[in-house]
Amino acid sequence: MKKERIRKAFKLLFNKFGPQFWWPGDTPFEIMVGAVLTQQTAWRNVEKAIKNLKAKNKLSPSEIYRISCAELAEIIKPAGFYNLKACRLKEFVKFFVEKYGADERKMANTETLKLREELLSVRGIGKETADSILLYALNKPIFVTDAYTKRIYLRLGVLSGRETYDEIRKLFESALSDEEFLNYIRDNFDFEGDARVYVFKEMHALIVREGKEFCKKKPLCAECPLKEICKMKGGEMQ
DNA sequence: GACCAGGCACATC
DNA sequence: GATGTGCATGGT
Repeated sequence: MKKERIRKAFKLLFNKFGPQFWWPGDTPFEIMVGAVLTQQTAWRNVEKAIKNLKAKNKLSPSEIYRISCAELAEIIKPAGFYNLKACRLKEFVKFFVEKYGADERKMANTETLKLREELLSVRGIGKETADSILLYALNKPIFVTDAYTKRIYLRLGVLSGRETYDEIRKLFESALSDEEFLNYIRDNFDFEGDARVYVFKEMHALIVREGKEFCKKKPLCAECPLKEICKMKGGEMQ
């Protein structure tokens, strides 16, 4: 029942907003950098930081590995928390360079949950950042959960508020891995590769999009594409 | 000027 | 386990 609502939400959101083509970024490495920089930060500020990195030819594993936290902090200043994030970024790049030779293909060949544990052991890489890297930079079938996911699905009666991050992640992964649903996706959507990866990417992006523009007010506004789900048993509008 | 944004680590109870 | 706090810029 919960899972059916999650699948229904995907269809409603996709119909409303269309494909989001996430993650913005030219290369897997840029996506990884963006994942760290966007922690608790609006994307437009991250864009400025990435633009600065590009302008100074510092957007590469070898450059970030080499320069100091202080120098890096100056460049990424617009992203906020810059002293913290400069060190976090260097910690991640150190891991990426020393463990995988800065080769994302080698990284992607590692078993997904093993790689997830490795990422989580890096200081400054938490669950959402690790999962963003896995899904969007490495095309691994991991669903990214965030504050919007909790906020929205709490109101829709899908979540109780007591679930842990990983419980929510697994619930969405399971709901969106339904074979009948994936066949529907394969038949009606234009994409390449693993259908789960495609759906996980779009679903998270749609949740963020929807969270930004709708359902911030109480009660749910009339244009909310999810109000139909809300009326199902358990939602706040029932 | 307050409030928030695509978190995370750490302290404290 | 739950809850509180620091980290900081830039847009509404």
